[in-house]
Amino acid sequence: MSISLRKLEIFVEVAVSGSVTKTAEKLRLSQSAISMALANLESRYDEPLFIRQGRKIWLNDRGRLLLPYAQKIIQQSIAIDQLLNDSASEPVGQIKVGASTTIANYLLPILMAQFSKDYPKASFAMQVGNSETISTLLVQGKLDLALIEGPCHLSQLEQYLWREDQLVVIAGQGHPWSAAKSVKRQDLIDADWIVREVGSGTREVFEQALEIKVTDLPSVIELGHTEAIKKAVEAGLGVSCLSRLAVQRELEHGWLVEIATGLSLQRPLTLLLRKNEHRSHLLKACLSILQPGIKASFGRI
Amino acid sequence: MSISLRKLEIFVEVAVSGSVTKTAEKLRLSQSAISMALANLESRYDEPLFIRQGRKIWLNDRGRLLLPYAQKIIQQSIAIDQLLNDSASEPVGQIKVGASTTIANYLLPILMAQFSKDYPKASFAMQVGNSETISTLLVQGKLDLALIEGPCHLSQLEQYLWREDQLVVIAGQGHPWSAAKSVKRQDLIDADWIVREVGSGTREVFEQALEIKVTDLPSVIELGHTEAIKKAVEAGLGVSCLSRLAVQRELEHGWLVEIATGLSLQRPLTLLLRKNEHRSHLLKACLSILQPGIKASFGRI
DNA sequence: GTTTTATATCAATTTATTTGATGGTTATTT
DNA sequence: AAATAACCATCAAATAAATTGATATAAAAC
Repeated sequence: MSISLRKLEIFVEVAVSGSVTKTAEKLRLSQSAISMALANLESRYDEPLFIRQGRKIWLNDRGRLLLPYAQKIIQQSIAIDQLLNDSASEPVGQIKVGASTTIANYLLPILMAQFSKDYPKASFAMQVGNSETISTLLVQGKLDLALIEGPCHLSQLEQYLWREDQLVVIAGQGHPWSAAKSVKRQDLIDADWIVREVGSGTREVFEQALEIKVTDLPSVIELGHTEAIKKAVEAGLGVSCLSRLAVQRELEHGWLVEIATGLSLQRPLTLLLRKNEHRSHLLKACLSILQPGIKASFGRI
Repeated sequence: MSISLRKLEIFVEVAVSGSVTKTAEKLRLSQSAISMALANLESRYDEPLFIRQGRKIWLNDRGRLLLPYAQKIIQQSIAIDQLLNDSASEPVGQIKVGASTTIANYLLPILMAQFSKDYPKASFAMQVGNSETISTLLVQGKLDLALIEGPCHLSQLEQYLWREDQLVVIAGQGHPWSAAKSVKRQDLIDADWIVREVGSGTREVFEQALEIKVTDLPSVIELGHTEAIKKAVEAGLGVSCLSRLAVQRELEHGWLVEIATGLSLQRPLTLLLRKNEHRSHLLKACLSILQPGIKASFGRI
């Protein structure tokens, strides 16, 4: 048997009060329980911690040495107790959220701010990656929650339609299309395209809608970052197809122009959770912040 | 029942290893003991700390929150364990020594230095006061050890003859007595005396030897501090009677002169301990440093 | 000298911890 | 696809620890 918090608590109380009987009353134990706890503590470490003179009791040098350490550890155990109690009924701690790039860049910042504001003891830890990486991490338990572009069909995960994302074809201010009412499919195919690299969710939706592989387009520049693509399109190097979320500001300011195409460029943003798992208060709080957009199309939250 | 170190230890080990079985092996417990300890911890605080997916187990957000606190408290409990073990077999900590002025000023500094050197984890806390104050504090348990000038007869204390102190009559370099071979009693009585205040041990011995009350001497100046008396005697303001310990250096340098009187100016320096009390390693170490001077005249150490 | 107050100790009891056996679930192998 | 192995949860039983109530003992107060 090792040292226990209970016995340290008893030790501290006797040391401070200088009385076995008072300690018994305070800790709601019998006097003999206190006496035996001290005897046990002392016998375990070979030598006494107290000096007993008749009906008085006080610390000896070893007891004096121990007291501050014992007090500290008791305080910390109280803190732990409180922490566990609090976190069972209040969102405390850090939630690990995985998100794909567009969501992480254009949707989560404002939600994270809201979360921190509503729950000051809570925070997000965001991990960015593509849909597959993120959903795998969620399955492995390295994330608590994931938000990805497009659907996911891992059997271990529950998926919910979080929001609808719309892709838009964009051109620079001076581009010929910027005045056009609508652009035909062949014109789209013949255009100078600036696109994201293979594996990007955005690229896949674009290929589906246009019913053509990007590799089959006559004129293509590939860029790894959305912001770089926007700058390139603004500079008149070509046209592109990006999430509306990514180009909202540029469209509002007129730096980029939305091109009507008649194509169906919708995709779901999916919220993922592990199946059959208990939801902590922290997770529930996080979901409540995301809530406005969550629809039960794929499942119930 | 409250949280226990054992269960926190189990929690930490499972959290770190990610395995109930491995924890059971490491802590030499059965697998079910671990499983039940976790279940107990979780049920006490209403909500889980772990996520269980089939045969895997890992922390949820609450568990992640708890882990660092639990680790810290476990570390500290190990430190306490070590402290208690160490202090049972090795001098660790602070010993409270009470001493009267002369001893505190002229004998203890060098012994304290020796003590700190021999036992790096140990130290003295010195409290200075007159013999009565010091012996009372020792009885009350506010000191571990006392060194006083003269004997003590409190029944609760054991006393040992620590050293012999000799008082010497001193005069300044130019004083008429400084050349004399010996001074007679009447000359002593008629001299200009500089003495310590009432209650000083030094003064009492002086009165006994001379068989006269200081108040009956014709010319007396009272000074509260030994060092002040030495300066006054050096300056030729009168003669005094002080512990040889206090004037050793001045006599060696010839700044003060020892006057032969034929009086018996001896007194014991007494070491006091509480009776029938367990002696810790620290106290024994302290006694061993003081040892060279301790004689068993009054009792055995 | 008697009473009161306080601590230690003992055996008995209550409460916690631990085990061994068992069953269920998931991953791996055949 | 079935068999096997690895892992965790749960139950009842056993062990170990904490706690009590009674009693002894000693010092302080009266």
